[in-house]
Amino acid sequence: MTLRLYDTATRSVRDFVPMTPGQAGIYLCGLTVQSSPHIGHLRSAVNYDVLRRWLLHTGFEVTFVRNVTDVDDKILQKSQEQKRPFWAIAFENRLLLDRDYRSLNVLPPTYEPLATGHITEMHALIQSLISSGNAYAAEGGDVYFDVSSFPEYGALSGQKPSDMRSAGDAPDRHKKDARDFALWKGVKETEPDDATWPSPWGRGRPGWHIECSAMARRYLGDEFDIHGGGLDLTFPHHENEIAQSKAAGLGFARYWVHHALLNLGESKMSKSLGNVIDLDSLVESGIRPVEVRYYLASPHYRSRIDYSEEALREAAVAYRRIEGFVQRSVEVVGPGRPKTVPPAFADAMHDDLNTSAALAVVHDTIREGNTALAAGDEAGIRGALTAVRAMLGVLGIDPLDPAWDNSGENGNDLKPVVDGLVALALEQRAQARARKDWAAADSVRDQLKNAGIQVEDTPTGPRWTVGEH
RNA sequence: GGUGGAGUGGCCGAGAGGCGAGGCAACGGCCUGCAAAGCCGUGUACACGGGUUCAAAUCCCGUCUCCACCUCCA
Repeated sequence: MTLRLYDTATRSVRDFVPMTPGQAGIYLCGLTVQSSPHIGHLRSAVNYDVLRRWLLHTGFEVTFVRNVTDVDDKILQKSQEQKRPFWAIAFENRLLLDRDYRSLNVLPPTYEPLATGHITEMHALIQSLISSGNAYAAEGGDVYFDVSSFPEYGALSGQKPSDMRSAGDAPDRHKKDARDFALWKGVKETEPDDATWPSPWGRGRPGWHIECSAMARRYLGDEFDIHGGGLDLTFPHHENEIAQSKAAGLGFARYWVHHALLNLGESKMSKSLGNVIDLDSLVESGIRPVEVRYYLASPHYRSRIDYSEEALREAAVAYRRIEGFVQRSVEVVGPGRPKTVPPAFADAMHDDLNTSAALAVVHDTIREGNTALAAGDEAGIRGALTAVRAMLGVLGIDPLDPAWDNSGENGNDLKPVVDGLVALALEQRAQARARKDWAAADSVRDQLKNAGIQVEDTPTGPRWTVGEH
């Protein structure tokens, strides 16, 4: 069985057949770093990270390119408001984005190209589009793509140019047609000079769409396997990318993967609407990043998530069940070496990355593992544990992954101290229990609980954990 | 107006013609000094109205509600 992916361009689930066997090239539209990321953006990262990990797990070599748009209208606007260079704002937000990616155990991309670093490549592409008659330089230093020159325009999104609403805000431009889009934007008097680059058409800066065509080509070649991005980018961004690249004679993307958005309240989480929740605020409310990742990865990537705190808390509880099994098993048989994933899990993942069904397999396996645990069946425990860890690894939520290890964050590691203190308390409780002084025993347990330590009795003696409840 | 998509039990969330995914919550049981954790059991859910079929949450027709895109947006 092979991976099947829903391809927006054909509106169907298709077998994933890579251009080169065993290799996959993926281009993902990353962020415009105009402000810090919210969990909707992070969902995107997590979804494609799961795709990537699944490809890796099934033996692919993956080249994963995720761009950063580091110059655009909004960044320039902030630059003026804050009286700081645009790149200061872009870089600051890139660092925040990077930190959140790391917190959520999103693998770093193979390459992370910046728009401002690829002006030359964009110029080459624009030049060739002008030569082929698909683009034209207009008054004011702008260069536009001539939509009428590309008959397939609208194919990806199912739009007909004739049925589209006319673009509202472009009377100031010198386009031939309202649907034409900018490849290059000539500098305006109101814009800072340090956000412009020289070009054959005068100083200016790139239009939004051209960067992705230029950078995908640079790092993945004229044709590549998968292009991903949010549903909201289908039109016009991806449509325009296709027009530019194909008109220039490039094969471009063979599969178009779009993930659904995360809504808060009645509409999608969005910087412009201001209905935004970020990772920091969730962590402050007591949800760990790994639990956020579980929450973001459990629904299918093409299903909308209606954010709710209740659902998030539920996800956290569900994850703790998983984590509890892993911890208890490791205490008995050690961490093991995760290798293969159960067939049912593979089937689910191959079926357009059905993470929900895949997670059902995780939970089923955990139930078997817990039964083995209760029976002291070490072979059974080991089998379940390695299978569970292999599956969690694909989803990027293995509790034993060092990525989740944040013990070093607070400087001193107090673990040995806590170990000693808890051992002392548990010894007192054990003595109380031995003389059947249940009140005293329970008092010790209650006090530990108030201090954030949960005590559980097991056939092999008490075990304790910190911080969970 | 155009284009795509969604409405599933108390909640989250898969599935897409026929054996009730999975999780959370609830209830009962086992285990436990009591808990916790775990295990076993308990649910007759698929927006509404028609239709097709031996059989429909799943197909068809109609209706309602919601979301996204057509403007910067993951």
